[in-house]
Amino acid sequence: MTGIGKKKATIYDLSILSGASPSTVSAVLNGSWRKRRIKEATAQLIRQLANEHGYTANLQARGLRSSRSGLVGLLLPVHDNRYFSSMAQSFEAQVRSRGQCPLVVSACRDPEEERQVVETLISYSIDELFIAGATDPDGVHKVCEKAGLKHVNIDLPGTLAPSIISDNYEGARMLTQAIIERALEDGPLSPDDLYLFGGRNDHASHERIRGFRDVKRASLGADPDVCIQPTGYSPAMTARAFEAFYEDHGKLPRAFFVNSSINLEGLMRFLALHPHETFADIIVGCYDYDPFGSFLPFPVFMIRQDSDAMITKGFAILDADRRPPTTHLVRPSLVPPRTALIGPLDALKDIE
Amino acid sequence: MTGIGKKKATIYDLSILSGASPSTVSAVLNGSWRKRRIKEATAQLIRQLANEHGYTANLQARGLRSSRSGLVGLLLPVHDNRYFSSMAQSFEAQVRSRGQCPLVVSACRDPEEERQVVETLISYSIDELFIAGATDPDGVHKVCEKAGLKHVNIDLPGTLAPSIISDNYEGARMLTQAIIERALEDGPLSPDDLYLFGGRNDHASHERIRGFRDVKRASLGADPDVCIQPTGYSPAMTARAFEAFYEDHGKLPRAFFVNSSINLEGLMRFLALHPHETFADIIVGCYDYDPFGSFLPFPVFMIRQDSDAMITKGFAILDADRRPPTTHLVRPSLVPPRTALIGPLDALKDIE
DNA sequence: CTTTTTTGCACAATCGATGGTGCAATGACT
DNA sequence: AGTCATTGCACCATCGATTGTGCAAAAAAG
Repeated sequence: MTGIGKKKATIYDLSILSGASPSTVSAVLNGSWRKRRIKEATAQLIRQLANEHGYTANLQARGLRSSRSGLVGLLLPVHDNRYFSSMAQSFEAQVRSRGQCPLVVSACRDPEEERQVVETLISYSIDELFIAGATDPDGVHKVCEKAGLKHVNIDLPGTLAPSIISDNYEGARMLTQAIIERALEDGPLSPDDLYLFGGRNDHASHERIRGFRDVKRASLGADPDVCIQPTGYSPAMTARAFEAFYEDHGKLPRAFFVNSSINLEGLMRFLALHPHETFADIIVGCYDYDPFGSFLPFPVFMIRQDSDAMITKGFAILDADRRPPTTHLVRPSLVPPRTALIGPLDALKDIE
Repeated sequence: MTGIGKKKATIYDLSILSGASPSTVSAVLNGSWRKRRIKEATAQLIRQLANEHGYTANLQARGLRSSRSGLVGLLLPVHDNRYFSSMAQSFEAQVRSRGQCPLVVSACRDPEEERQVVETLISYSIDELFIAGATDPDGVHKVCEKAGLKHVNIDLPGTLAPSIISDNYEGARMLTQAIIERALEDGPLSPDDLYLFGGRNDHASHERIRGFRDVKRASLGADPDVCIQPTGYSPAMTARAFEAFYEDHGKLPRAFFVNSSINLEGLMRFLALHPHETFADIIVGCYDYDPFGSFLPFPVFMIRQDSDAMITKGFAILDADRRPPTTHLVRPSLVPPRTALIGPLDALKDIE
């Protein structure tokens, strides 16, 4: 009703307008007024004035006073990836439904950047922090602990804080199994025909590689080290690994396990430079789900990690305030080729 | 060095430790100390103490006092999409490099939610806001204006604030042209063979449809209304539209323009339910780039929108403080099938 | 050795909301 | 009428940093 471009109304403004004291106004507007035995009529009046003037609390002031901000942070390695952006989407929804404000930031897999970003978040007095896919979870943990900030690790575990991670071993087993079965349909598969690309020196990669090797050894009888090609988490490095293999062998492996959708992007870069015959018969497994990746012109088995469940569990742990740094496994699911799963987008209303 | 779990140090703590007054400490630590003629030695001492005790400013307090927070907001429709997540990635990088803190939130294309989210951001005294793909940019504008918050529209224009958008008309022309040329390689193309799916009643859709129709009419001589199928921005609705077409015609159109990668997901859902022959010969154009979408088992032309340039321009406009709500067009680029572009991920260091 | 100028800093108000404490007015009860 | 409990609210300190102002002490000028 009022001002255009004017300063925002404060409890002091409403205090003058209503004739009540600022603390009364505050109590009415933050809900603690019953406890303070404010008359219903007074509350009514103040609420009405607040509405008329479009009052909204200054959350910085509230946060300063109460040393809680209503902000919940999610630290991501990167945004630009379906796994993490889907996690961000779930995170936002859950934080909102708890009446808090989500703050999603990425730290580019740089340990120093991670710590610094978290320092910044702490300066805003965030209430809780989800650390997803951190390169150095324990480093971040220390920063949080010093500030007394509750936090959990998601996706990559730390040793010092509770962690919720995908059951990478089981997921990798499922995926490897699926790849092998599918490859056997086309004829016998030698151990040299099945490779793994991507990942690096982190817990998730280790577990996935372990699952891959266990199943491979059990099914194919052998598991040569050369078939494991950890390339880091970069499309460029992954593409180089495919390129190198191709140089050596004149073709790609018949079947392979790709550690993440980021690595799968590396495969795309390789494909862009080579004719279709190069990969007409390959069979791919990717430890991540991407709706378009699932429809590539060769069979792609994918693993869908349940990031929504991870976030839910994360809140449960934070709420329970369990201290021991336990690790919780969340089962992922296998997605056969040519599958379009519904995602968080489907929750949006789009009438038309 | 100090406390584990202790409260964070404040300027008052450092004031006691150093023997200087809080205001001196503040001045030293926020850089305004030269102006205040603080002795170099005093500054040294305070900085050292600050380091030792891991002091970081309480940004809520600072924000409260100075009514600036150092936060810059980006309002997104959704995270879970390469176009927007890539924009988030660029945004983060640019905000960081300006020494501010990015705050990325999504509002699910819900006008009410958009306004509410922005209200919340305003309560945190954010300094600037980028409004990307808002359903109701002018509604958001009013909220911002009332609070005196500087803002720009990205991707979808408003009439009341400066807007930076993709040159949708030109992009659509390029894309349509490319589809037609490619289709003609397989034989003559009738106007009934070229459809457009997706989009709704927004500026971007209008412009894209206009570009599509103009090129189509010029190239194919006609442009029946039935070939335009606005399905909204939802995979499910889009899938239904493909399904409906298929029911009627027993096949998909030979060639079609898909309004966004979200709509392209709808195509994936259709594909999942039908055999390969159904779409063996289709030619697709998608107004968005997705690295996996580019390698689907049929030719997919894509448009890559330059979100990084849009953000850059956005900051330029905010910095220049130009008031007139002008609209700036940013040229997108055409991406031929089977192309793996490098993206923000490639900026990450990943040594190994 | 004064007077003026400069240097170096302390003081105190302020941003907006919160919550403990105290106190007047009202009603209940003896 | 006097005592006591209850109701309804105002007052004030506080969170941590910023900033305008004032004032000694040191340095420069006379």
